[in-house]
Amino acid sequence: MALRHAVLAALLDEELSGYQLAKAFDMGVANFWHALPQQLYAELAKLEKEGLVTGREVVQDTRPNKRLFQVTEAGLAELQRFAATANKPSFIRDDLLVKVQAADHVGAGKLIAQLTERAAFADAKIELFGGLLRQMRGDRSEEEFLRHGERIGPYLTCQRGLAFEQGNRDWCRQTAAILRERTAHVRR
Amino acid sequence: MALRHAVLAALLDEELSGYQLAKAFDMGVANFWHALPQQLYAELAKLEKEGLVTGREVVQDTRPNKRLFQVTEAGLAELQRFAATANKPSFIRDDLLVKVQAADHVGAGKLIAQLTERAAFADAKIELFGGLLRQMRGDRSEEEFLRHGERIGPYLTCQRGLAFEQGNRDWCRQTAAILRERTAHVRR
DNA sequence: AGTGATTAGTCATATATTTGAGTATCACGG
DNA sequence: CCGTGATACTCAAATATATGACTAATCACT
Repeated sequence: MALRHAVLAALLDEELSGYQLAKAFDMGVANFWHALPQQLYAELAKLEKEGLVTGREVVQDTRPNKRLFQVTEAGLAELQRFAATANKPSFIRDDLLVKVQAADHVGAGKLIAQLTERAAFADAKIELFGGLLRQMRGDRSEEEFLRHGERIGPYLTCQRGLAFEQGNRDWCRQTAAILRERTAHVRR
Repeated sequence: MALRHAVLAALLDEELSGYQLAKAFDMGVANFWHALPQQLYAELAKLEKEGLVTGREVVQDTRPNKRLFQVTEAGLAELQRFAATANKPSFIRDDLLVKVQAADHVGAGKLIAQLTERAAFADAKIELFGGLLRQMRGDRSEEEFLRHGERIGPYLTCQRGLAFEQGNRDWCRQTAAILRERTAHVRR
């Protein structure tokens, strides 16, 4: 039940609408938490009812109006309380890994294609995250920024996301290569 | 809805009881899928009803009796069908990353402690996975094994688990170090 | 002789998440 | 001037996952 805390954490640095939040959860924030738009709207409504965030209507001429949310003091307090609680072990859920677990029984062709596709996807994320990191640290070096920057939280989690995707890409490529080699060998 | 497929994949190489499966999901298999015992028992019951696995009672003198499950041909077919479907992007859910995202607002002490704890946990998993990999490849070299071994699926996913935990450990250590340095600096 | 851990599960309930279908406005390309 | 896609949401229902409480035997110890 940490979706609420993920939302609070995402709203710490900027005021966002549900829609923007959904976009963020589909990119950067999704590094560490995954959720669909519907969930986010529902969670924001609950958080507002509980006074952990406040929304304000922003009237737009050219676009539908939106509601921007920001974390209240109570919200920050809740996040601080959460930060002090024991954490559950992180977990991954990945279709592709399930398939590779069954690799010896399921035909390598489709698997190789999926591994290749995933590697390409990981590459795209690596570039995206690289860009985000550069943007966050500006003209400072990484070390400089991490030592003296004001908001390093998002930077640190983005670093983890980057490393994760690099690991993903490397493993996908290597695994695909191994499967290719084996099928080539078997065919003869 | 890939829990069923994770269960099938886990049962491919050995006949297991629900209890053993739960253990496996708490260790190796949990690399790529996470589930509680209750879920596994429920899923096994459903899979049996649908004819994707068959269970057989094993009477034990010294322990309570158990039911061992194995994948049927229909189960294997279902897994093969699944292996050919598009995969959803993998996702992580991690309390600790949420907390680090909020690092600039929540007090570093607790965070550093949790990062250190997580790094130690990752270390334990690294050792465990290293041992599992050695066991699986026996006296063969890794390259030899991956080229000519019979069942490499579990080996490949375990490799991914190992790399993930190494990344986890490194990031936790580095992040903890950065937070420590910053608090030391601020205190002055 | 009693306590706690391990094996081997079951049941009920609550919460979280996903699936699917809608609503409405505006911008842009052809 | 029509379709496509983006912005900005909402609602209902189905499914998956998590929480908590149980049973019951055996082992390893103190």
